[in-house]
Amino acid sequence: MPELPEVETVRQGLLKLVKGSTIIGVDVYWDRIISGEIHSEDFASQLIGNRIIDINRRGKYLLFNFSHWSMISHLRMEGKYEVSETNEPLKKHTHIVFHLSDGRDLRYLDVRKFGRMTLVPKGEEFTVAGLKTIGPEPISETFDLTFFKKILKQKSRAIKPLLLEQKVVAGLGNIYVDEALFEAEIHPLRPAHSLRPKEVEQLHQSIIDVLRKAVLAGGTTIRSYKHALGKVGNFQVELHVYGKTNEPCTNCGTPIKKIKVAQRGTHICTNCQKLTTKNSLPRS
DNA sequence: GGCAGTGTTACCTC
DNA sequence: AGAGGTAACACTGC
Repeated sequence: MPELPEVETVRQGLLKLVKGSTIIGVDVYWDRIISGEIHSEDFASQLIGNRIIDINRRGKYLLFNFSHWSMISHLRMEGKYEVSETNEPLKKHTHIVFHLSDGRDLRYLDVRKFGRMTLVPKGEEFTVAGLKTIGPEPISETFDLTFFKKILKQKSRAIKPLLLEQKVVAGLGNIYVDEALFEAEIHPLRPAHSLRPKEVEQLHQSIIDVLRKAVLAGGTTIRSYKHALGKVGNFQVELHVYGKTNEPCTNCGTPIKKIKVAQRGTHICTNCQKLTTKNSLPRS
């Protein structure tokens, strides 16, 4: 569930449900979800008595602002939160349960157990690996075009894996990077420094547009899960290439092709997104 | 049975 | 040191 728009949708949903609630107990069923220095028993005992003051987001990371601690939470591939009455039986794949003082639970579920939570003292959020080197927020004015141009100019790496690194810009994953590259008509294997200034500008704008629209739509629902928080997105109806293998390109009608780029399934229109054209050869 | 999958990072090698 | 590629994490669904 987890690129920027989905995480933002979860954040907004969670905030409505649990802002101001106090944690009275924590059950950890799969300890490896908890990373960092503060672990299982400490993780639970330190959180008891903490109020959920606010929930923020940076890229694909959720930042829980508790009374005395911050918790960094990354959903990775399939992490989900849900809020249930404490007496409701636990669903399969429930790994962490935060008991709230009002008789409800905040529960974390994760089929693949890839997600991670890290408890850090307030103010130390950005010492967590992943947040230390994270790039600018694409849907705010911190995503500066001049900076974007400068970084791309000095990277020979293919543009898609570069954008997936989270360092040039935060929040893009496999779905939205394919969509943004399609919208900008750029082949995912183009070396970053081979992009013309016009193309970089277009890509910058496409990243912003795609993510903003997806946030407004509440994210993308790929596989239908029983309603866990945030799984109500509708952006899938606006996708152009992701998951559209063999369907006609909405721009030119050419069937969308699926290729492999940096081990990730990658969807392109071979007509609209050329790898080598006269316009895209590296400058001499 | 086999493989792909909304993500990150540890562990190589150059 | 920095860059880039690959495997690993763990499980489900097609």
